[in-house]
Amino acid sequence: MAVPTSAMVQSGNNERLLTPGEVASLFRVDPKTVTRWASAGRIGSIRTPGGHRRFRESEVRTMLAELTSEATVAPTRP
Amino acid sequence: MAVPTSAMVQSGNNERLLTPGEVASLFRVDPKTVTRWASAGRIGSIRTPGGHRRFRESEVRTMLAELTSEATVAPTRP
DNA sequence: TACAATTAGGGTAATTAGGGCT
DNA sequence: ATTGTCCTAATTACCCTAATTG
Repeated sequence: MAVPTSAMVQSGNNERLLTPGEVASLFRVDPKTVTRWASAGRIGSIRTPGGHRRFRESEVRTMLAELTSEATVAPTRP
Repeated sequence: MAVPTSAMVQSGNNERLLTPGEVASLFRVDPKTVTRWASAGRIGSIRTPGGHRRFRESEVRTMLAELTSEATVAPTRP
């Protein structure tokens, strides 16, 4: 492999990124809530040169998986 | 070393160039947005004789790294 | 030369950021 | 305390045609 192909650009170091709206849809919350999570450091974010946020899909998926495992147990209500 | 290989051509000035579409997929934006960044001087660009833009991969990756992880580690809550 | 895919332009919608407020 | 909504300004996305690329 002498010269890297353009397809390798994708696999270089980056993962798939999600927009605030996409993350919001996955969590069923308002996009602004996702913004607050990012500001609070609850979720990692990448900023475009224009200041818009992008989120790592792998991290989002992990958080979603953890959510389901936590919310499965309904608290007993006296 | 008589004849330069293709790989050496790449490392001659050693800058791999990316197309607008490749940069766009790295940032998860529209290719036209990358064009606007170039027009605004937010990202360096080179022009082909035909007027198409090319971007330095090292610069793009640096931008991605710097704009990454604006979030510090989530504070441990007691 | 011809071809499919991408890009450069310009214009017009749709998201997003940020603050404040309920 | 967290989330949702209203507002404005800025950024980004999608529409088109013509030109460049490989």
